[in-house]
Amino acid sequence: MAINNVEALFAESLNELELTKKQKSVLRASLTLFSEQGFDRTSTSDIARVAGVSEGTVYKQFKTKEGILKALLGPFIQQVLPKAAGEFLDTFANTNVPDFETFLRRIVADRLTFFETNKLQLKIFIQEILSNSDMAATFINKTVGGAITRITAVMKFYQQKNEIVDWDPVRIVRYIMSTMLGYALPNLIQPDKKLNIEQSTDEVVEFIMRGIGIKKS
Amino acid sequence: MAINNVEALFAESLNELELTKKQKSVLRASLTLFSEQGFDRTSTSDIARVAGVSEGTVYKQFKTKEGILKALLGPFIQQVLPKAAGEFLDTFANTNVPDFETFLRRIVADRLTFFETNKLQLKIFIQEILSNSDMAATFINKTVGGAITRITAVMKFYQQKNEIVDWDPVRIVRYIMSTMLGYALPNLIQPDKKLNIEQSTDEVVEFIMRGIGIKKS
Amino acid sequence: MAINNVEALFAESLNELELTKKQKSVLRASLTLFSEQGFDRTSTSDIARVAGVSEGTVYKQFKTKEGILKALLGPFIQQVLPKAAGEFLDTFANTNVPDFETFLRRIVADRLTFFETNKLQLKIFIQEILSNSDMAATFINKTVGGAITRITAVMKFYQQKNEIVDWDPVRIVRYIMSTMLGYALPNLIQPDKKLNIEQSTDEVVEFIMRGIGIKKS
Amino acid sequence: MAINNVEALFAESLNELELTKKQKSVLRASLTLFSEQGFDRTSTSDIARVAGVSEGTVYKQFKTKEGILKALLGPFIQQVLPKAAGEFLDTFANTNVPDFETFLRRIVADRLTFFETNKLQLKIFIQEILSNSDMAATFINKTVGGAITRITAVMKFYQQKNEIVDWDPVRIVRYIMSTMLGYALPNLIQPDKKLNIEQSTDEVVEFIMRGIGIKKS
DNA sequence: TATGAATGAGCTTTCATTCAT
DNA sequence: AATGAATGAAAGCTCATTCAT
Repeated sequence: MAINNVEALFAESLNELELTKKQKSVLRASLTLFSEQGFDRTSTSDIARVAGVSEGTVYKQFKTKEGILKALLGPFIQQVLPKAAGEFLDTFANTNVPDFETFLRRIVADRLTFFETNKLQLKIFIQEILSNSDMAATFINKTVGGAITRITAVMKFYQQKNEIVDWDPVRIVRYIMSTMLGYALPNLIQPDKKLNIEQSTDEVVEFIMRGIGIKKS
Repeated sequence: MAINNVEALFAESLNELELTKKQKSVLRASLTLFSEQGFDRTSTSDIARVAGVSEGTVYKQFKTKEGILKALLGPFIQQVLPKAAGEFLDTFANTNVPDFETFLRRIVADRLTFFETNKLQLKIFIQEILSNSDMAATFINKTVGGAITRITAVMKFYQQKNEIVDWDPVRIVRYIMSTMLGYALPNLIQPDKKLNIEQSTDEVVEFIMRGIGIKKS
Repeated sequence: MAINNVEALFAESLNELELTKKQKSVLRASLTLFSEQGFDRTSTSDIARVAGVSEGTVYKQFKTKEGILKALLGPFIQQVLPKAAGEFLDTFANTNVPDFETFLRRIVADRLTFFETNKLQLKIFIQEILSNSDMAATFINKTVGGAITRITAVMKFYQQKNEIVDWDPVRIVRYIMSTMLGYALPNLIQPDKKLNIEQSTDEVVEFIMRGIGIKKS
Repeated sequence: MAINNVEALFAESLNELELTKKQKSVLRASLTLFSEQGFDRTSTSDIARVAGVSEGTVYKQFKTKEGILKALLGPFIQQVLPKAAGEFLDTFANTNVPDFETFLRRIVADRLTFFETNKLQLKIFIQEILSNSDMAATFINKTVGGAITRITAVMKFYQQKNEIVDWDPVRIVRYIMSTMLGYALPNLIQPDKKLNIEQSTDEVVEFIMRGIGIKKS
């Protein structure tokens, strides 16, 4: 069975590991293979072959196959939502408050870029969440929970300014996320296609603004 | 309506295989285990144990482990999109043409119900699509393609009636699907939660109608 | 008398596991190989080859390699001291009390027979005790402790009858055991040699009686 | 006396190898680990870690893992019996002939001291003898054989003086050794306990003298 | 001389699949 | 039809040993 808690993933980061060339090659090969075939269908001998190293080298740094997964997903998970929530909110707190559409455009562009950059890790992460209920639960508790409260504050801010509809902020966030997902998901399944971030951002923002925006007379 | 036939069709296709009690038990156990742990992390001895049969019995009807997967997903895939498009078009051909919101409400309720009814199969299906590029390709070619053309026709119909915005029908379908996905996905990850279909349908329709509807003066 | 039941009990406890022919063959092969080469130097493929079965069969009943060890040593350990202490004491409690030499002769003959019968298990057990401090501790706590108190009572009985010297019973038991060990150990190292139990018993008793007996005038 | 030279000789033979600090550290770590866990359960990386050196250094002096074992046991084996027999005989040749009890007391004290000093090596040696039939054979041929003939001469000397019973000298040696073993063995299994050599010697001699001595009227 | 990354053979273990009963 | 013992290929992993730095 794979990683049991997201907590472990947060602990490690790749930079601290001081990897050799060959060990980085192991990670690169694993990223490709895990995302293409899934964690369980990738054998460590597959990884060694693709990475051009011996099987022993695969286990030198990453004590177990799961250790490779942690090394790949750890840094990724740290970026999934915190950026979306924390950093943006900090940014807004210190700058002139723009209108909601500007806010939305920034956050959508940022997250779509993140998706595109971390397509492979995301695919592995989703696979893992779907077959490891502990991971899902921990992820939701530790990551989503905190983000929601902060995002909620932002939504309420714009709701009070009468820029967006007075729905439950969670509902609004759901629409933003799922609309972005509508552009991101197909690219996960067919990874050779590349996401046109600018156009996608424009389209997402246009649709979301119609869906939740309030026209000022 | 399609909704009521889903379960029936699934049962039928299993009956066509002339399954004994024990073999049905194998399928039931596999459905649960595959969706909870994933196909690869479920062993045939797990299945046998949960199903309360011997390992030999598992192989009597379903020659391989993959055979069980096919028996589970086959009937499911045939229901994913075709019915949604096909049957609705048949419905429209035989009834008075309703407005877009009515159409939307029907299709959303139908698909959300389908999601809820086939949650487990859907989860397995997604897992499979993410780690089996062949399956993804096959699914897209055989299922999505045909549905798109038929749905496109419907969208154009309402666009010509000036009820919805003049965007690429594919884009509109993407929003409808992804908005529904926003309600369905959390239930996949936390399968104990139950989807409130009525409320979800209302919310989806409300949001989509704001996003793509055109208000008549 | 206990002696005759040892082999029987061993067979019984194996039967309780409901072992098939091949699984018994695995145990037989493991007993030989472990005692000849040691547990660590015996590979499970060795066992499979010698037992004439597949490697899978080795693991069907005994989930791990250590499981085989437990199956071999479990019944053995239960016989090491308890019988020597418990049953003999019960016997004495219910029969006419013989003199110490008769008592000694019985116990020596019994234990030497036990050694000879369980030579291989004993060798494995000693190997294990020497490289597994947990096992040593457990063995001493669970087995030796209880036996000592009961044997002590017997010694004191004969000391009060002035048949043996008034040393600490533990010291006396130590001499009895180590003298027997002097006959048993060489046979462990060279297992092809067979212990002449009658002669050995006579010699042990003769020496011990000189060493701790009290001549009555 | 032989006793005091044991440690010195061991140190000498290591110095002959011109060992550096780190290499001595390797031997020290190996001695501890081999005796605690057994040779097979000790990995060379364990040794390197405990010794505080790199794995490469472990192999600089001792070409193989077995080479470390030889370096540890070689000097030990040369001391096991030869000195006991040889040096004592030399001693007897040059001094007034003492009585048997004096002889016995010296030899017992000497060997118990040797046991205590070389507890760890002895434990490793026994482990090795039990899982390596070649080693047992070699040891018996090269070491025990020679010693027996010399010791036999001594026993016969005292038998002719009518100090000890007229048993086969091998039998007498067996009792002496096994009685000492009765004190030494428990300390092997629980290495934290320390053998009280003086008291043990007194007890051993007292028991042996009763067992094989002849009271002069 | 010392290091530790790298190796690869071989180990323990799992599991889909078969087949005699 | 049903069983479950048996199989053996392949998986994850360990570790003694080598060698470039």
